[in-house]
Amino acid sequence: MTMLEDRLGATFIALADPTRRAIVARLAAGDATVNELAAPFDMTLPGISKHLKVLERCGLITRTRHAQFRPCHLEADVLDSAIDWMQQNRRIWSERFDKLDSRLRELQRPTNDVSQKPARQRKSHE
Amino acid sequence: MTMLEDRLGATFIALADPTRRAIVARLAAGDATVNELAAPFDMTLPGISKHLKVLERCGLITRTRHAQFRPCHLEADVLDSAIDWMQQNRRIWSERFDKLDSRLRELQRPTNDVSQKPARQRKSHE
DNA sequence: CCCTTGATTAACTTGACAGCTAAGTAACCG
DNA sequence: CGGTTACTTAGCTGTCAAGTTAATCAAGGG
Repeated sequence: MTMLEDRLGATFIALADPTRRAIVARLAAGDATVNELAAPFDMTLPGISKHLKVLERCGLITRTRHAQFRPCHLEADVLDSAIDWMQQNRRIWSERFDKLDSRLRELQRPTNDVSQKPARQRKSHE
Repeated sequence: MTMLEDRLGATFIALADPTRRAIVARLAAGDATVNELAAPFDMTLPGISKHLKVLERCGLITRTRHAQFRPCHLEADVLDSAIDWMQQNRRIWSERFDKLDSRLRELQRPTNDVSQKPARQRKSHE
């Protein structure tokens, strides 16, 4: 349940770990085998293997088979999805400045009628 | 140590949770009080309070005080940092296509010349 | 054929985190 | 004042993730 979260969540979870971010950065420069990816880290191979599994689970990487080697490949689409989510909120946030935040202004008035109304959205233009 | 990770990691951790992403999305549309943020969720107020603390820890939100209210404010800079990291790797990944991946091609040759580095695997048994 | 290399699976420990309830703090209201 | 509103802090629990070692699989090479 908790584990089967949406892909976006899984992507952020994957990127939350510094080791995995380093792996992603490495793979951005080109495909690599597990041993190559493990080289820079002071970590056992199974540890790296687990990290790769996390990256694979959210679709950030794919793995093919070549003899004993399992070269890893970065999939940019998933990265794009995460970027999209952030940029969209970033954009909304920017646009917000155009129409001054009335919700908070109301809070600042002495008349405090600001109870727990749903007020999902602030009614800006009036 | 593990807990005091870098800000980038903390940001991704913060965005990994769906509740916190929803809170961020809500705050992108305008500042809000804790009760307002809590309203859409089937969760107790302390739960929301914890989530806000996580968002605050990585700098994604700031909180001021106004009477009994603690309006939350989204800080876009931190969002930008995370976007930047992703886009940079995304860009490197794109550029990689210009110069065909030679590393993997080498793997695909019959000559097994792949391990340029001695694997630093821990051998438990000599 | 073994044996080495590359990588994974299994089992376990540790520590963080999400959620809860109950109690505490802080400001305002009557 | 006392009570209400808004929120936080303090425990507690269950779950999950990160790391380890030991054992295993799968493919080549002598």
